[in-house]
Amino acid sequence: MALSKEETIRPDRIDYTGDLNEAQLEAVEYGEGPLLIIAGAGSGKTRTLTYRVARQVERGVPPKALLLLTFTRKAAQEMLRRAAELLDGRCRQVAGGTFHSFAHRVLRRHAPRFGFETNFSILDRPDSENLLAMIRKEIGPSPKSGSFPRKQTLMGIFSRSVNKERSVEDVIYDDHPHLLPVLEDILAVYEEYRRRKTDDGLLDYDDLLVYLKRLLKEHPDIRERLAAAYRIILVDEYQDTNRIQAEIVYLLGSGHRNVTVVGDDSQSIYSFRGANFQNIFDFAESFPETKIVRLEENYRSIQPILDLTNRILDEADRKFTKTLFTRNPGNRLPVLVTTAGENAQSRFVVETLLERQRQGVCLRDMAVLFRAGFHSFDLEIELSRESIPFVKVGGFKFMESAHIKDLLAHMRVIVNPLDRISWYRLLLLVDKVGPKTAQAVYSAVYAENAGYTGLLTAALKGPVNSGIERLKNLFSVLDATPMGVAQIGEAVLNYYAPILQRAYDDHPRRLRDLQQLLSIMERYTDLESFLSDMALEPPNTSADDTLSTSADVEDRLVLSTVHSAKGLEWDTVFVIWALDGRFPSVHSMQDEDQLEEELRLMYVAATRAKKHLYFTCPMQSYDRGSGMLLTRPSRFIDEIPESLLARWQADLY
DNA sequence: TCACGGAATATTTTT
DNA sequence: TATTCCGTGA
Repeated sequence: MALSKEETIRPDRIDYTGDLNEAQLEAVEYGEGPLLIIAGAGSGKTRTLTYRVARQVERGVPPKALLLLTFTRKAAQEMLRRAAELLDGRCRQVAGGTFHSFAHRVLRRHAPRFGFETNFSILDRPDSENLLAMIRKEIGPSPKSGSFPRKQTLMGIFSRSVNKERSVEDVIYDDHPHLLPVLEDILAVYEEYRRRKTDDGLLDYDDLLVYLKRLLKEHPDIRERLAAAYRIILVDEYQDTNRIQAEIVYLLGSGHRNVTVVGDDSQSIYSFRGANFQNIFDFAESFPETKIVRLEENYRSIQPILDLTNRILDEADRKFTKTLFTRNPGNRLPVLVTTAGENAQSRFVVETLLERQRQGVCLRDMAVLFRAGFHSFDLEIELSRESIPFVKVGGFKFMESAHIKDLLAHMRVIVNPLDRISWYRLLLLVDKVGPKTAQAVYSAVYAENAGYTGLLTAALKGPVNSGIERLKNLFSVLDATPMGVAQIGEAVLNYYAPILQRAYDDHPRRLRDLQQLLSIMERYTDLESFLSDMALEPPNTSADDTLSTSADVEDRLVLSTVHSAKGLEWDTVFVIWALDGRFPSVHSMQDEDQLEEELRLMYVAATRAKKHLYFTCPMQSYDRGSGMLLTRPSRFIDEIPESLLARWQADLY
């Protein structure tokens, strides 16, 4: 029901009883006080939350007094868009966003209260990892200590330690016992990482949450001001929040107690990065007067699919308190298809989806889901061979591609000249400059204590380097002329273009990306807010992406990891590699809790399907990592009787 | 010190 | 697929 601006419904015209079922209506109409909505898959969760926002505004709550927090940007935008559609322009004033963007807004205003300048930079994940790599190289592991974790592993450990509020030692002890021999070195790297972030005015994603929590805890005046500004708080995907986020919600809401949280414990699939579905139950303890509403009617799938997914959950150790049902007609059983090998699996998927297409189903109404990104490689080849257009979601990140980060690094040092990560990045681009030289230049610039223009006056030893001269020239131009954001970007791009050309053979495509970035800059008057947005609310389209979507191929098959598929639905869903050892992955088999999460992941995958659901399982696959021969379908579905799950053998391929 | 090439290796993902 | 790591030669 998409409405244009002109015909937006006025609040008094919303047909609450007609649009909502009984449970949804109860959640929407519930008045003051804490509310917990347990919303099963496909039960109209977003709809309920949206109507609740509209209802509050209709009752006279000023839209600005509503704060809508979500885990992802996608969810926040979607919710606000739908609320605005339902109600009128007023809903656009509802404050909303991710926890991180909300934290950022608050922290910018109060930076001195936690010992930072207001010009702090935000590190995204690759930035943080680069900082760690630097430190590792500098103070690095003593040579005798053997294998030292890579930067991604390190970051994972530190991030989990923060998000789970556990010590680094504990995390290593539990999750990476093989790293205990180098524990001392890891702790030293962590120490230095933290020190350098404060020294250089850098906040990583986790810091945003940590400092916000601390601010709310230690500065009652700020807490009270925020609690007064936001009289009603709503949180989506609550099962994906971590402890810190839950505490933030509590600190903001414990005064007025008008807090609504929505979640589904059986769809909690992010514990590996600190999410804690226990938050859902703790919520009702933090707010003992909590009203609980369960949404159990499913509007997505046919009953045989729900019978199967309910059955999958039955195998969980932790019992869930709700059972989904539907009134959708249909009696087609889901199928488990075993194939000879990986390519037979790919061919089965291709054949079957072509047949579905002949039956009138669009490609975009079908999806192939898998446990890990690389599981679809063979299928991707097969799809290309058959000229079937597809899009793989997740994976690629525009903002994190090297050329974008290169350009932004030059702009970041203007705002925060201490930003060591960006300095190193831009210096390493210069010919003949390696880590040692970069370090020397940074120190020299730092010693000048004159902002980024320190580069112009710093005494650099060694022979005159023409690359460094060009860089100096860029900075002196930037310094001499006052410029808008886009102008600065243009000047930097002029400087950077030759470097780009030399470094990448696909530079034309990358140049187009950069030009698109320039056009985004046009919208900004303030360099600092541009850079923050790029870290926290980045556009995720590359130039090529927009080209191909606007062109002829709109109807494309979706390939996705199960994680990125959450919240989405398709007519026909293939879950490939439903093989014990792949899904659940061998990495999870040692640990009860991890195995349980894999099961929920399988549940999420299966509940994406509306009508047709296929699991495929190539028999006899060799797992290189563990040296195991995998020969049995996923334990989550292998025991399910044929009355719920049909079995086919695709040996004709 | 730096650049480059080839090999190895891989959960999952958002901010 | 894409990134990262390591070793070698300049």
